[in-house]
Amino acid sequence: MDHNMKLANQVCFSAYNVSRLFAQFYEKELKSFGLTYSQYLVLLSLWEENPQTLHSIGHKLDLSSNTLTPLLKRLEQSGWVTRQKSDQDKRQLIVSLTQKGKEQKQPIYDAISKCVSEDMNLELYKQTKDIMDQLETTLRKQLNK
Amino acid sequence: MDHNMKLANQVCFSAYNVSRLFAQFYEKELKSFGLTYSQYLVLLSLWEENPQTLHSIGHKLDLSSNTLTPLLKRLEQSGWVTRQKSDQDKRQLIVSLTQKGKEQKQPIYDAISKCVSEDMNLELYKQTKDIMDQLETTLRKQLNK
DNA sequence: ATATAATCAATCGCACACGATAGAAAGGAG
DNA sequence: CTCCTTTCTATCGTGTGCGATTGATTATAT
Repeated sequence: MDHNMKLANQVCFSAYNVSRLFAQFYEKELKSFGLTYSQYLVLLSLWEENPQTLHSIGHKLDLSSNTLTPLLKRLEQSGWVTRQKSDQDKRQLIVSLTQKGKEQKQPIYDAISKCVSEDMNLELYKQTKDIMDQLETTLRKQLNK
Repeated sequence: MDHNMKLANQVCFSAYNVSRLFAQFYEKELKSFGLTYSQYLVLLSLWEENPQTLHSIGHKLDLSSNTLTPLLKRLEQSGWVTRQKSDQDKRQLIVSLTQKGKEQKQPIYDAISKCVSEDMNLELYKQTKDIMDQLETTLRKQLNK
């Protein structure tokens, strides 16, 4: 096998594994709040800016309505957000945090923070973030060709 | 927000993005063979060792029968592998490459290799692999506590 | 003003992931 | 031999991801 391809396969497989492991790690803590990792990502985004349109959230998370619509409906169903069409532009969906969505921010932060900081290798994480951001940029360029 | 937690969130999100981008990148090439990225992983494993039990494949890819059983059935349906119960141990499922599964190895390698090597940053990939392997080890330790 | 294009969310179909459970088969203890 | 445990695959239910399409709404060009 071509040497470069072998390396690419390995890196891709590593990313696949790390991503799944992270999700499992987070969901372990999120379970008690009845949240999945993806739902947590949406809340993270809303805790920074509330309200937001589906489009805006999707832009930040690189997800489209085919994924977000059912996800947001579940978040609405379980009382974290409300969904309503915009008056200015009836195409857009406005997603807002409910009282519960706002109140639970700190408890969730505490829960995640506790288990994350426990034995996190700070230097490793910093390096990982730098390198993965580079890789992400590279991949996006290649996909848009 | 706790500084460590913010970093952990970012790294986790990066991993999530890189993993999805890689899968999209690969599936772009695999589409013409009618394969998904996960199915390609199974074939990669079988091209190194054929035949294998479901258990063995699952051990290497960190997947269980809940994911692999339907996936392997699809691979069987599309003529890549055969599935048969072992005679020695009727609990085990033996997965073997078909003629097609063996023959298509090189064409698939060529297709992937071509698009991977095109503008791959070798040094970046090496660094990424090293750092992600470390992270994978760390995460597995934490999950098994 | 109207036809056309662009922009949204929603829907559909398919294929994972994965926690949980079920059920068959093999191994082991007494 | 017989119970009990372990080891397998299969199944079920839920929740993503994502390519593709639909339909409503808005913007644009003429």
